[in-house]
Amino acid sequence: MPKATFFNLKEEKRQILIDAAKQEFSRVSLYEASISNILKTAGIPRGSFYQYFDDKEDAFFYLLNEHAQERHECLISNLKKFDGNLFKAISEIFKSTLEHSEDKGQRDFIRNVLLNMNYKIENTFSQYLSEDVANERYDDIYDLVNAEQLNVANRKEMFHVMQILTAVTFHNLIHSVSNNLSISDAMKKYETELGLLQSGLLRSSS
Amino acid sequence: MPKATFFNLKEEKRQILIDAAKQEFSRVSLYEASISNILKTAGIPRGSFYQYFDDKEDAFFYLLNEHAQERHECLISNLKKFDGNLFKAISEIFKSTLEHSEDKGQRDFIRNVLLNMNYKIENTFSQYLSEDVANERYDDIYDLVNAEQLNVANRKEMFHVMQILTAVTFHNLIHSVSNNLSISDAMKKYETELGLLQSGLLRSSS
DNA sequence: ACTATATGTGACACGGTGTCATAAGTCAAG
DNA sequence: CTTGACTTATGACACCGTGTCACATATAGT
Repeated sequence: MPKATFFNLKEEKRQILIDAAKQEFSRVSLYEASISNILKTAGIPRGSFYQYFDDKEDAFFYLLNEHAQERHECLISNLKKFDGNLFKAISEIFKSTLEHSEDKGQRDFIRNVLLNMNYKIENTFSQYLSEDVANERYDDIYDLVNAEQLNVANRKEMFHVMQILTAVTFHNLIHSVSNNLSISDAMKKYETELGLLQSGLLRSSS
Repeated sequence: MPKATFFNLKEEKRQILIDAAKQEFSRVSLYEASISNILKTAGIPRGSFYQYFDDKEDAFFYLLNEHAQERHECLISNLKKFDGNLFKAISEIFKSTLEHSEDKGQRDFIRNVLLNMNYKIENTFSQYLSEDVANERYDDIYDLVNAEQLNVANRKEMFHVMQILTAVTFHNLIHSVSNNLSISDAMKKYETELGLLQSGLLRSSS
């Protein structure tokens, strides 16, 4: 988490910093990014950066978290829109992420995040899927999902469904970006796999 | 790929280098690893390292590839052992990976690989799952899998099944390691999810 | 012994990180 | 107003890792 000093900053200056950081993390991955570049772009002295953040990870995860929150709200609203149909809601998120990653500005940041996704980054995105039953954000989702249509008996099994969907969705996002698939090719692949997930990988014994 | 010079090295010296590199990559992730430490451990001068490798990534992916090959052979032999039952074969791989990551020596290397898994690392593991139909290694697997029991009509659909299984398997491996699950808890979670995958996430309309 | 080619070596320039002593600003109490 | 306590700003600096390069050494073929 950024330090208090960062949040005490004047709106304008904070935005300059955020923009500079985002620009650097759009250029290269977290690991290749250099604080020096952020300083140069933002026009602040070295020491100041360390007043606001612990290190570049701190700045990166601050930005990422903002994104993740947007995604989470998007999922909630999609669930409402599609009457709790989890597959439709998640497929819509998938699509909008790909479209987002066509926007100039957002594009390269999201690309870099996806191409360097690891468990820590993924957790930032999907913290609300915690197994921890006390987790509020998970409750939000659980309550909205129409569990009737799912092959689950209780909240615990629902957790596994979310895990599977998360895994397959991220896997497809990353695959799409790393192979430069067109949005329509990416959607075709993803929806094929969602279809398989729904009906099951085993042939129904006939 | 390591340079020719590396492969021309005397067996003994090459092994020293490999051990030193593995030690460093067991200590920390690829990005935190330092060539300097490898040099110190192996007792070779700086210039030599660059005779053998382009950079630390080169060394890392050389080691990783060795592992991936073992895994691949393991999958092949499991498929034979279980008469083409893909789920049993893959579940066995999952288990043996977790057990491997209990071995002193192997353990920390695998842990670091899993915790810092990204698409490039994952591709090293699963290159044999290429969509490219000309890919020999994929053929090996396709031929061995008993496709009768799967909900697929052709090789292309089989590709999607493999993609899903890869995504869920890696996701579980990473989850297990990052949450320090015991092997039996990890297996329980993984097998629950495999079960869901097999029967499908949608409730069968009754 | 001579030459060509491959390999070994470590000093060096470069660039990035995080820190620290010091300067500058803010604000409330006297 | 000014004094003092606290917060924020600054940039020089020590430290460390990287990749290179000119030079040294080994190896093998003629």
